[in-house]
Amino acid sequence: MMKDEVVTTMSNRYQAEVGKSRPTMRHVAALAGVGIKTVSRVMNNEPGVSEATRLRVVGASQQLNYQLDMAAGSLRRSGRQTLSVGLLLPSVSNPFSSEIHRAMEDALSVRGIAVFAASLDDDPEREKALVAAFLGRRVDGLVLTPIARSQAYVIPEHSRDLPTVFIDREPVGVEADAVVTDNAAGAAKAAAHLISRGHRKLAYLGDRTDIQTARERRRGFLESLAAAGIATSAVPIREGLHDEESARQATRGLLGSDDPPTAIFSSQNLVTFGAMRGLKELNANKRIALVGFDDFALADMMDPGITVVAQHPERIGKLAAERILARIDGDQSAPQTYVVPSELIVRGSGELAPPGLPAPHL
Amino acid sequence: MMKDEVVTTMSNRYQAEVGKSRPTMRHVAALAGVGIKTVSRVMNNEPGVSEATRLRVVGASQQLNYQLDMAAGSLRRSGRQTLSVGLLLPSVSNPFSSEIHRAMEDALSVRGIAVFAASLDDDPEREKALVAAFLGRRVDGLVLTPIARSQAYVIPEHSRDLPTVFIDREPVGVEADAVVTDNAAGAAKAAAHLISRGHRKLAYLGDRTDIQTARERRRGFLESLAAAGIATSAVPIREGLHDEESARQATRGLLGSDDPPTAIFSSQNLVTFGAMRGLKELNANKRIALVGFDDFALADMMDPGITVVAQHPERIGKLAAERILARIDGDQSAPQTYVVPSELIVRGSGELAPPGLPAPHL
DNA sequence: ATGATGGCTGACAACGTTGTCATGACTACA
DNA sequence: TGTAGTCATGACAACGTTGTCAGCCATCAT
Repeated sequence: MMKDEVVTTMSNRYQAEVGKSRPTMRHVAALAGVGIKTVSRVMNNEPGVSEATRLRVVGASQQLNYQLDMAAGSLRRSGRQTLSVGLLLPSVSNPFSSEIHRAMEDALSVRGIAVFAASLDDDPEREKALVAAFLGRRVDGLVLTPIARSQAYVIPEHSRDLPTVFIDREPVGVEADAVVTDNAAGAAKAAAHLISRGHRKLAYLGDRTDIQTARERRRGFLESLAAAGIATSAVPIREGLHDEESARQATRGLLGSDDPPTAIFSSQNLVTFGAMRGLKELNANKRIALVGFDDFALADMMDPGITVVAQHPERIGKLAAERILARIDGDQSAPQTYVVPSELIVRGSGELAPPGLPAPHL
Repeated sequence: MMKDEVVTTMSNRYQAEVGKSRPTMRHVAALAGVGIKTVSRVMNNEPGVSEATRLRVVGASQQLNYQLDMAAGSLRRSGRQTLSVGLLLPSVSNPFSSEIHRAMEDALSVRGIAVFAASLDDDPEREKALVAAFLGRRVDGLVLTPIARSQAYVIPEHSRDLPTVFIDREPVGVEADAVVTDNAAGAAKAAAHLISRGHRKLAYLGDRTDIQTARERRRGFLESLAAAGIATSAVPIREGLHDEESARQATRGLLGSDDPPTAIFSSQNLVTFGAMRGLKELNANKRIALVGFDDFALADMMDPGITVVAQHPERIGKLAAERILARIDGDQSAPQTYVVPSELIVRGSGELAPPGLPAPHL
């Protein structure tokens, strides 16, 4: 009958190329002796295909190792989804970032959404270029750690209803969801903790001031001192520290000064590492109190253990993923900033007493 | 004149939708008063467009915030590239993996290639599913950390000339490029180092034996002992350790045994952490020598510093990226395995002498 | 027997882009 | 003045898929 004839002819024409170019629905349809639309229905689990036909199509597709082309599909149902989102991080190899990445992946993969991740390296130019690259790939959503002074450049996309969530830092110049740590409150918590242990001479080691979170942490730190009646004008502030080495030197500088602090607050991971090194080199690690912002692996194995204000990257990532999904699903509510509370983790370094005070008992 | 008329008419038809659906080349063409193919030429920097026209098109595209749709483009020039690769890692939040990820991103981004990264969690089912997801997105290449017993399932794709590179572990059942650490040699180096310090009673703490690298490391370790004339049958081997806690307990078990070792080799990051904890709890960290496989942050800040056999994830990532690029560019040479040498980093814990021997001087 | 119903199925257009090719305008040179 | 050559440009088809719609067949109530 007709059908068989078609199958034979077509299979000759198409099947010859097996193993060479990638098979398309046409190949599968030809091999199964059905129309291409029927293949589409089967591949997308649409109803309205008889079981017998379905089996034939499934068999043919397996035989050819056929794989649906998502790009072609999402082109046709235009305006529809590519099941991918773009994720912009300071660096994919930064532990804090990669925890966020992981949490997002977990939340998104259950919906079959893949993640494009890219590293910014604190370069505002890269920020724009990478966003453009994501847009060119027609991602369904954008999750960004902003660096540039303003994120107004995403406005056209955002107003086109491209779901956008900012993480870690709040955006400037756009109205969009954001998921952030309570930076100021966390830093304030650290300061209050040190003050409660009797410290009056605190120092601040901070990151580059063009980073919003760094400014927030400084603000929280200083406000906490002021609230305790400590003159903030005399507090040594060392900023612009962006790596271990500069933080190490700043720490040594602080301790070598006329009126050295008895406690240090370091506002970021690498800065904390540098401070730890500086203190250890001067044999001051068991004498000068230290509280760092950001938790890190093995902090409890240090001597003493390092007291930190921990962020919760996994919660930030999960929340960001939930927001993106909600927006993708059509949530039109007003943009909102979600704050993930930080947490003080006591391990020893932050409980060292200032000289002249008795050792604390926990 | 004619052209102006066209501009006006078309712009009414298309420009009305600005801010709503995404503009296409047709919109830009209409606004610029040119044909759509001319827009294509301008957007792709193809020659053969007069400067005046080019400027008009560029202006129109900026006004509309037009973004080339890569998916549509790569659909048309079928068989051509999507400028994306899939990267399968144990977990994107694992430091070793994320270093690889970062190195690959750096090498690939200069070519405009974006990276889909996904986490396997040691689940062979996920491995297949994620590869399928990448294929559905028509990635130009695949970089995989295999887990499943066999990777034969990628054969159809690989034989279709889809560039594939395996990292960290060599593939089974496929002929493809691989980039790996010299696991056995590295472990042998660690053992030899401990032996050279006078140790004869060594113990091995290893990961799950279904992981190829774990088996390689054990092999290298044991061969090194045998070469030194140490009876390997009596060496305590604790395997199947996949997290800190199990490694900690195994360490405590070893030290509590009748004939405790004087030195420990831990074959992986988390296992090293567990061993460190176990030793510290028993106050043995300055007595029992320890060499770990895999370097980690702050290893030098431990007491004593932790001697490790460091892998070089950045080199692995870079090399893998280079191989993928070469294959994408048409390299048809026979698949090859590239070995990235590991490196012993001496920090103290591996130089602790066994009891009865004088303290070493470095 | 008749018409209506409903289940399967495939032809066709369209998604946004680019390769191919034809066209028309202009230049250069005989 | 004619002819070949160059250059800029756009019409058109096609990439692989899916939404729409129409057609076919069997079933069922009248």
